[in-house]
Amino acid sequence: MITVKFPDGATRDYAVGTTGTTVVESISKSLAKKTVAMRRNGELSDLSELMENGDVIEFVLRDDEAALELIRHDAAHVLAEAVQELWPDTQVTIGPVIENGFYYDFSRDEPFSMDDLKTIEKRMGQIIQRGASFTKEVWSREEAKRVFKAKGEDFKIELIDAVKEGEDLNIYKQGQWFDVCRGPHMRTTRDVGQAFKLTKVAGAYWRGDSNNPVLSRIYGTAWATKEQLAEHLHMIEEAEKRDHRKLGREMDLFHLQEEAQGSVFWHPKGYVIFRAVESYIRRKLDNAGYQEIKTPQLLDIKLWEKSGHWEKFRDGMFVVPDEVPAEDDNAPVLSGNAKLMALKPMNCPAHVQVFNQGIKSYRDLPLRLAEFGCCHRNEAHGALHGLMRVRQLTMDDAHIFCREDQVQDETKKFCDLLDSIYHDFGFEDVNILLSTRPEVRAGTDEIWDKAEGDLGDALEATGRSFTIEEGEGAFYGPKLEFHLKDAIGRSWQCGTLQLDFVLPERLDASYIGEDSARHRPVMLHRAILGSLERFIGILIENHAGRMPMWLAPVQCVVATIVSDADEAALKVVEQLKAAGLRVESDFRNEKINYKVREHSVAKVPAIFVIGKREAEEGSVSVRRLGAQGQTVMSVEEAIAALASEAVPPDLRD
RNA sequence: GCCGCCGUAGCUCAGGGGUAGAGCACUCCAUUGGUAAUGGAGAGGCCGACAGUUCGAAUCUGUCCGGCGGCACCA
Repeated sequence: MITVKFPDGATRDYAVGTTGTTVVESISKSLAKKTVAMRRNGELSDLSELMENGDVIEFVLRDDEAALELIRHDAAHVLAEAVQELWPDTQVTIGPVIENGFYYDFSRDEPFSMDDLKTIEKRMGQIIQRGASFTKEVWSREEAKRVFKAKGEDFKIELIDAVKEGEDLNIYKQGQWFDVCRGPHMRTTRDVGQAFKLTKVAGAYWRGDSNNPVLSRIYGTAWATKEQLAEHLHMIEEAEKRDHRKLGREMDLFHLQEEAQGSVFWHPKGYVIFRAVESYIRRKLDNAGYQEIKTPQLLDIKLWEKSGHWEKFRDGMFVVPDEVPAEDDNAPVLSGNAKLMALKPMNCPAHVQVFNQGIKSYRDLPLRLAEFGCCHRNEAHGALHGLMRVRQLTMDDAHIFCREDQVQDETKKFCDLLDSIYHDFGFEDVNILLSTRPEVRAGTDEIWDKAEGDLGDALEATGRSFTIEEGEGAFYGPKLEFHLKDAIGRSWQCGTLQLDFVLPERLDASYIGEDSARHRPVMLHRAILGSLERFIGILIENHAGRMPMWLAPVQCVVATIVSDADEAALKVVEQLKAAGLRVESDFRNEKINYKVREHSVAKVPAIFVIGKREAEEGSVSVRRLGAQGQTVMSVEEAIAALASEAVPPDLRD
């Protein structure tokens, strides 16, 4: 006899050899019907597992949140079976669950087409209908390798070799088809249900390494119900509507073109946003004790060699020979002997140069040097993406030179500043990651121990929670990453704080301490918005183009109904301008419906409509973006309301 | 950089071996209309670039360039 416990504390006795299935069936038929897996001593597990004495079990129903992962995992298996049924010469590799779905990587000569996806979906539907049971077997490594070798599954052999010693090698069968898998799975393929869809095909490297062969990856999404699937697909559509590249074109904010691949042409309206963001950050930094500087674009590569960037990031730097190219067609355009300069990919070495001028005292620390540094990075072609990934970017960058015992205080000050800034932009949900030493790095292990410890301690002292990301730090030091959630739940990494003991050493930065000896300062690299280009992209998507008043490129349009109102309207325009608002007028000979639609589509937050009536009584009819109707009020009242709304958040009372 | 898909008017897209179409936008004319599209006319394209096949290529093939979706990268 064995005893099984339930979460509510109840216990039941069963014969040895009892499985989860037997247990749930002994409780209630209807419960058994809905149960697809179990949580056994806290861990998700197959319902068919044998129970052991003292096990605490909790049943996982198909509608439970926890079942989603299983649905997606099983869907990945069904996908693989479907593909191998349709194209038996295809090799299978891995098929994990990801956010909102799953994928499976296949090795195949012919890549999959979008039409193939339809065919595969259909076959998946049939496999699910068949409802084969998932059954687990434990094989020896030799046996598994022999079987997969015979099937020509070379990638699986590598995976089998990667399973840790001492760990069971599980084979999950679903009918005739089987795969090496850690599990767990639901009862049968039928439990996957029909709320799934294959979404895209893409290339992906085997084991994520670009030296390895490229596999064909099929992405899919799967949900418990058709409603959830529909909701998810709707969400994707919403995200597409917010695409900043599309909105940027429609709203005439910026453009990109071949001749300056990856660099932004800001149009007047877009640059209004850029300047509003930059001025705001400048005020915040001024108030937080930073001093703004401006450093050169082109610096001799000798400096980059010294700093270590040359060695690590040479392939991402734009290098410029300091030489006039020859015009003679027969001569080489460049001699190859010129001194080499590089466009700065980041500001830190230049900031150290500023720090190094003159002699710094401990009394000068912490010294906070800020720069809206324009940096160039030769990003891979495939990486470029609208404003999100560009080759010329402007960072709200700053470097804090301080003593080691000031790190904690500076970290706290930084976190507070960051919170207030994100709050002002309307981002309240911030997730913090601490990234530790990467494989390729500068500095000794001792220095890294210290840096990681200091940064972790400092963050802990602020009382914020964070998660650790092993191996994701910068080459010169550990870093904090600040990820913020946007209006539709997507996460963006923006802020960063990096602790650096290495660069001050390499570039020989020092200050005179109280003991009148020379000391190395610690350097904190930090940014809050990251690249302004990217941050503006995020703002556009977060607001779906409907920028808050203080950031809206055009804050108000004054539109007339009849030309008799032009004179009064012109006065209102002048008054709005005098109040510091960005205003446009629309006195065209068009119907008011037409004008309202046009400016609404252009996402102008306020339209002041003036007809005969308003002109006579000195009022305006105010129509706000997104509102159904409009409000008539006095010109003064309307302007005051708009002006107060247009005050940047840091300047409000 | 790698894999796949795509490239026709400013934008969104249709078409397709015999030299090009729609809607919106644009220009002009009429309309002075009360809150998300007034009517009419006009103009606008080396069908991404180069090469090949062909009597003939925007259409088929190849190469390149660019865009998109992923992957890799992200100081």
